[in-house]
Amino acid sequence: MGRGRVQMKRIENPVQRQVTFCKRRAGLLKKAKELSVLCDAEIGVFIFSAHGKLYELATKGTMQELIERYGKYTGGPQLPDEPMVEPMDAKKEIGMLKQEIEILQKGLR
Amino acid sequence: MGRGRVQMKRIENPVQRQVTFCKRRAGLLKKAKELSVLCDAEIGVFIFSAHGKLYELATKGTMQELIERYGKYTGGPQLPDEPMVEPMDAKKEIGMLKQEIEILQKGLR
DNA sequence: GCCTATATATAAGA
DNA sequence: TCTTATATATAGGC
Repeated sequence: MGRGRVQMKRIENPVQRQVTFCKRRAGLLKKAKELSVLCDAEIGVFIFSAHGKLYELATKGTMQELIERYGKYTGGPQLPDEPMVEPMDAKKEIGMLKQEIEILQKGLR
Repeated sequence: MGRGRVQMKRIENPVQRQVTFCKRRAGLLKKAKELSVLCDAEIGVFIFSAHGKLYELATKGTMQELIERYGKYTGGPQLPDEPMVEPMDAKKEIGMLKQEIEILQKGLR
């Protein structure tokens, strides 16, 4: 968008990169908020700039809460210092999942 | 954008809401990737649809790693340099395998 | 999902 | 930063 096209690769000019970073970061967060409101979704976004600064957005509650929900969804606590349970069962589950993947892949052929 | 303007509030029509959700979700993730590449940033995004389904993007490494970095940044040395152990990796792998299975299942339809 | 017509985002420039 | 010309995103309609 704008006066010229843009190559999808790291912008080398530091000044231009910083300007673009600010603009697009604002745009991204705005879009995230919009999606959240329009479609009743919960969204978490965090951005680490190249220099390590953090920018974040949680459309509902706090980022911590969203991260916890994320952890529950994917299958394990992340930030909490919760000790994990039963490594054995985990390995067993991995084996079964891999098997299922193989079956599915065969189905695709 | 588009043929008409849009009110910044929850879209009531379920069908339209679903369509918009798909379109804008894709747009948001694309923008996140672009920002990441252009400005050399690390970005994590996760979206829970109203129905609880998770969509995510981690522009570098895994979401887990980004979340860990997030935790270190915000919570300080919460779980200091706790070397991540077996069980966590297992959980991570399970999450990834499940994701792959979903993708394969979609391919079968 | 694939098409336009429009609304937005944003690259250059000052 | 603010402005302006263009590139993109996407609402509404098949």
